Amino acid sequence: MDHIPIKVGKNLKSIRKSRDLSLDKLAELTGVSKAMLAQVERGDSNPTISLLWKIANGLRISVTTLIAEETPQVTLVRFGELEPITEEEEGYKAYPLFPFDAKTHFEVYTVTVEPGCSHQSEPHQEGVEEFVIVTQGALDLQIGDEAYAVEQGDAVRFNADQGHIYVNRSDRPAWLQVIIRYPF
Amino acid sequence: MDHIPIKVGKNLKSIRKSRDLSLDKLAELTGVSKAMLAQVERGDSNPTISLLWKIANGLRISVTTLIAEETPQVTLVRFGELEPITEEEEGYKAYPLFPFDAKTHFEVYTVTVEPGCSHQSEPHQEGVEEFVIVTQGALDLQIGDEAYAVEQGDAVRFNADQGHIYVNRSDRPAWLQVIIRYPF
DNA sequence: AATAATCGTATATTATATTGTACAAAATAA
DNA sequence: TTATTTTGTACAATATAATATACGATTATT
Repeated sequence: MDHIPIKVGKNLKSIRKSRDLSLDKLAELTGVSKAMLAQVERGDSNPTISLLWKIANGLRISVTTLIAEETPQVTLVRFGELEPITEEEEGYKAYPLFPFDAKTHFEVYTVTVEPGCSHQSEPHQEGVEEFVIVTQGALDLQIGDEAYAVEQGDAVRFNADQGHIYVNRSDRPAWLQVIIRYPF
Repeated sequence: MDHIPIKVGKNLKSIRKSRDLSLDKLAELTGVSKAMLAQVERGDSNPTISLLWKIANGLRISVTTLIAEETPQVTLVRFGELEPITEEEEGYKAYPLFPFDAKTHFEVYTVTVEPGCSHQSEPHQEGVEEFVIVTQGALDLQIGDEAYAVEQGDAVRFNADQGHIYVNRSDRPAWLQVIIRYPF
């Protein structure tokens, strides 16, 4: 048996054990037969890509997690020590939590948008993506010609090579977590 | 036929064409039969993980590249539609906002930790980093032998190849944004 | 302690992945 | 133009993936 079905088996067993799931339970979650799951875990069978997909979906993980091979400081950021980036619009502030770095190729901000404030972002270079999570309040997000009402707890991912505008039409401040990912 | 073998077929054909390779040549490079390669490209067959591995190796690409899905221009995620991942600890829930993808190499969760709850995460593979932002409440984060008090608005970045424990000792729920970044 | 439920594994059966080969159409060489 | 080579597809044979079911061992319940 090739090495990769063995690796898949180890990864799967490890995940299953960490979640304290029986093969029966996993069969329920994934729609794959218990006997097949056992074979896969033991590296006795070479699963098809659809089967791995079913397993990954049932476990709410990605297929990549199942095929991943092994390859091991702590940074604590205090909000009170962050110096916000402000713009001409008084009601928009961006607190840089994690700066861009060559390894991750993304940066993370906490952003606040006061009631009535509207903030326009210029298009980034092609390939840049933004992930916006509204952790408090609500936001209207205009991306190109479309407008999206983003409620508390909701999240949006979009290509940031389009102009986009953050608008807070509510009467409470909006708090966002923003991840900006740059292409390699 | 499931959608993923169809996706694999499209990706493979696209790569092969971009390199101006015939099926015969690809069969030579990969050690997979020409007939099978044709079936895979047409989405007529559901390849095993070993077969994908052989194809990827022959082409000097990763398996992930073969299974990658295109991302839409804008993805809006509604919190109310998310199915949380729960574990044996009753008070810990992880809502998957953005799943892992071959391009970004990270996944994003909203996590809730109820008062008094303690959640242990097994060490990830080496090279995996976690970014944890506390957007509501407070958290004690134990990483290896160290403990960190993380207040609202604070954030932590750490290598997730160490065991780590989320503990909510306060009397309010803690809400976190968690980014898990996997090495390329 | 006895009984029931659960667990992972073994086995036989069915479904399908994978190969080798043949073929017709298209492309290339003479 | 004709002959040859290359290409992707069709098909049958072989190998193996995936399932349903049964089983013995272990755990949980009565």
